[in-house]
Amino acid sequence: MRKQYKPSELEYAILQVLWHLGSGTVRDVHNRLSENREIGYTSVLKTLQIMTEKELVLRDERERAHIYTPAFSEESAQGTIVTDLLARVFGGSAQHLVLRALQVKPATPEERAEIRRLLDEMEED
Amino acid sequence: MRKQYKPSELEYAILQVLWHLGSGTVRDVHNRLSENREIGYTSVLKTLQIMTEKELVLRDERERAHIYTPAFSEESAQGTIVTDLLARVFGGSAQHLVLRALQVKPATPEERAEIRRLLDEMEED
DNA sequence: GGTATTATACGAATAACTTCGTACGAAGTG
DNA sequence: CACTTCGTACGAAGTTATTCGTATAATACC
Repeated sequence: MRKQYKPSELEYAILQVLWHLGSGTVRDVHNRLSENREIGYTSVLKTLQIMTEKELVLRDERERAHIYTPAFSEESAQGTIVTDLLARVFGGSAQHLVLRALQVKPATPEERAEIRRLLDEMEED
Repeated sequence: MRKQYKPSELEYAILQVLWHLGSGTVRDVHNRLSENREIGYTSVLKTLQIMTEKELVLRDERERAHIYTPAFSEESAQGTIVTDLLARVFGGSAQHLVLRALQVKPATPEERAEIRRLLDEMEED
């Protein structure tokens, strides 16, 4: 994640659409967001303009309808968020976060197996 | 966590102090917060007043220095935050959150063993 | 008792986020 | 070509979070 900017909720929702699409226009993003919530076209436009200033997204202005692309990957954004959460809420302990996560949303047997596999990999290092 | 209120960052930091102390006055909280950051006494006071309105804390006014107590446990607050994070950022998948957490902050061997124990318990149900 | 200290209350300033109306130009369509 | 549609730009308003100054009352102390 570039810079120290932390996306707001709306900004993150917009980024999620762009990560899903790869890139897209204001209309693309607005169509997607409108499925789940009430939001005006110009609200999305304005927010994407601000996100461009903040360099959360890159803007290709060659066509009339500008094309927006995320400036970083979803993985890195998740990493930043989790890092912040660990520090602010869980005293830096990944274990506590993991415990809480599995508590509020129990993983399926398959997911548990996958987590075990991940732990096994970590043992090797 | 009562109501739908989501504590802001400062509110959460204040709650953490109160969870640690059990309960405390504005001065107690301010002393604690001042160790780590620059913040005025009346800023803490004002925020605690607002938190009282939101019912994030309870206020005992019997003494001149009011005594504030968290309205809910740290565990439930963590649960709320993680639930929100799962929905907003990880598509509801605890596995993905766990994976990301262990990625940004690798657990120690002891912590990994603890996580395995937790997974084992879940297998039994 | 008079002064210094310690409280709360409250208003106001600032900043970030979100929202949308309006203006206005470009492109498509009959 | 006139008209509708679609695009960006931008200003402004409403909300929330954060900050702190000032007023004022209670308490402590010399």
